[in-house]
Amino acid sequence: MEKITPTGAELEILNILWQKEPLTVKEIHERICKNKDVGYTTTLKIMQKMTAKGLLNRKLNGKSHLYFSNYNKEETRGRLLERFVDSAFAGSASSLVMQLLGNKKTSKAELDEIKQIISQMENNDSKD
Amino acid sequence: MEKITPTGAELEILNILWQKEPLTVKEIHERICKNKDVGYTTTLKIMQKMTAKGLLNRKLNGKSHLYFSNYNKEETRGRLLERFVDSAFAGSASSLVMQLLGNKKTSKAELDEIKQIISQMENNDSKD
DNA sequence: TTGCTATTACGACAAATGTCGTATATATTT
DNA sequence: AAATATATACGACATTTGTCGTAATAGCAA
Repeated sequence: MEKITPTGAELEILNILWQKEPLTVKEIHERICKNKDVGYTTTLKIMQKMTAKGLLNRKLNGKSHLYFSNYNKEETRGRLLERFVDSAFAGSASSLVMQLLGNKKTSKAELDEIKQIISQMENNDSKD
Repeated sequence: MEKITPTGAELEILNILWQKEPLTVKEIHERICKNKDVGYTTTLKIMQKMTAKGLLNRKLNGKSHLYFSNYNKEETRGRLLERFVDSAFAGSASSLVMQLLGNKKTSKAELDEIKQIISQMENNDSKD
């Protein structure tokens, strides 16, 4: 089967597309430029490679292309998370959550939201 | 400041050391070999590079070296997690937890443990 | 028609990563 | 002493990643 493990730069593009699709290279590049200084052809090239790998699809639209992500957010994030838990947390998802809850960098708002998610799961227990 | 963002192969070694320190290259290599087929000099080389980068320390012990991790588990994992949340989850820690709880690959035991951690936090609320 | 602009295509390159072979040094055994 | 075993040191190499320059193409403007 496949890898579907996008790199950092690829993820940056995917996160933009998952928010609003489809977009042109130009539109994505403009978004990326707000955060860092990088050339247009760099963004273009990465997107071309992503298309070649099957991470993106594209459709001709006038003189430019419209790009779509080929895998959905949940599926992709799920794979990445699995891999990350294995490599950084020796496979322990609970360690990861503990780290997250104890992490100074995680905002109080995020913490509250996380707690709320868990509370909701507590009630609605349909897992076996 | 520094990076302290170990790669996959480096993390594999760190996870072993965080469990029991110090260890020789040989001991670490034996542990790694249980999972994958890799040459001794590969492990050695990675550990040498890690020492050069400051990820590990070492001490001569007879004819071999004893290696120690230079950064503790929590600090290192915290940094990695932060970076991962940003790149893979667009900065949303709560999205990550949701993904984790909904992930088929997360075992029931892990889920229960996570819920328990959260419950304990609920009571013992000393944050702000 | 000629030239400017917007886009894509393509090749090149440096740095990082993981891989290993071979050389070297030191100690142990015969 | 010579051979063997155990470690480290070091250089080389393929692959991946991110970066960009330059060329080609096509449409619009002068």
